[in-house]
Amino acid sequence: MPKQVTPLPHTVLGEDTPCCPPLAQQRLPAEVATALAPAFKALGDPVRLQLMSMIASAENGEACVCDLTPAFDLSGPTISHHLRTLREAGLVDAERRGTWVYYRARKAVLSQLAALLASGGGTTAA
Amino acid sequence: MPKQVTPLPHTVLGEDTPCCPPLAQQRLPAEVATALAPAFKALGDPVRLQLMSMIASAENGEACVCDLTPAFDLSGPTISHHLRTLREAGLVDAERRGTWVYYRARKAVLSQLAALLASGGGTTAA
DNA sequence: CATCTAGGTTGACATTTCTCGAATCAGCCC
DNA sequence: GGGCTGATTCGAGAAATGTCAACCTAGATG
Repeated sequence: MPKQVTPLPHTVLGEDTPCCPPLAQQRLPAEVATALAPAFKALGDPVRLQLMSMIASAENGEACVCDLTPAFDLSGPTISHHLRTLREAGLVDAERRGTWVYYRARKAVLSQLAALLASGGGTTAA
Repeated sequence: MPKQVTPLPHTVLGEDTPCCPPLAQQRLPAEVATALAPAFKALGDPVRLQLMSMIASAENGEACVCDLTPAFDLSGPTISHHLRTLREAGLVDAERRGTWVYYRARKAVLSQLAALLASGGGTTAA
C-alpha cells in the first residue's frame, strides 16, 4: 500500500465551511472567525503569498516543489514548512507522483475567502 | 548623521497599491506580496477578524471602541493593540469625536484583497 | 483647576513563528 | 542491494506576536 502524501485532515477549512456571508454584511460569529483566521494567517506571509500565487497560477493548475523552491532565497526545509502551513490551512492540496510532489490550489476555498472580503455592495471602489 | 532613516511607511496598503491582478491569474511579484501580506496577517487572528467584521458591518459604517471592547473577553489594551494592527495594515481608519473613538472599515482595500483572491476567470471551482 | 471616563502607550512575559542544518523518508537508476 | 536525488521531519535558536498590568493622554464635567 503506497502511502500518499495526504497527511492529516487537519484541514480547518473545507469547501463546505459556512464561511460566506460577506464580512461587511453581518457580524462574523466567533467560531467562524476562529475557523477562518488560520487561512488568512497562512496568507499573511510574503513567501506563502507568493507560493500561493505560483501554485494557483501554474500552467496545469499545479506546481512542483522542485520549481517552487529555487524561486526563493530560502532553504528547502523552509519552503517545505511554508507549504505545509498552506496545506494545513486548507489552501492547497499535495500529491506525490514519482519523485516529485505537486501542489494544487483549492480555488473553491480561495473563492470563499474572496466572497467574505467582498463588500456586499457598498463603497466598493471610490 | 541625518535622520533619513525613517521613510518606512508602515501603511503598506493604500487605495492605489498595484495589487489587483488575481492571484491565480499571474504570479504575484515579490514586492507586491510583501506589501499585501501584512493585510492578510492582520486578518489572520480570530479577534481581529471579528473586529473587522463588527466594524465593517456596523450601522453607520463605523463602530465605537466602547462597543467593540466589551464584546470580547479581553482587556482594553489588548483590543486597542488589535485595532492598531488593523489600522497599520491599512484596513481601518480611526477618528476621535469627543470622548469616543470610532473605527471605520476601508472597504476599497477589502475589495482589493477580495479581488486578489477571486479566481479571475472561469476556473472557479474546477 | 480637580476629577472622572474612554482609549492608547509602555514594559514585561509566555507562546508562537521563521529559519536553518542534520537526519530521515520516498522513489529512481546502476 | 547501493547510491543518488527530491522532499519532509526533527531540533534548535532568533525574532515576532498576544496578552496583561501599570501608566499616560484627550475631553468632558463639576
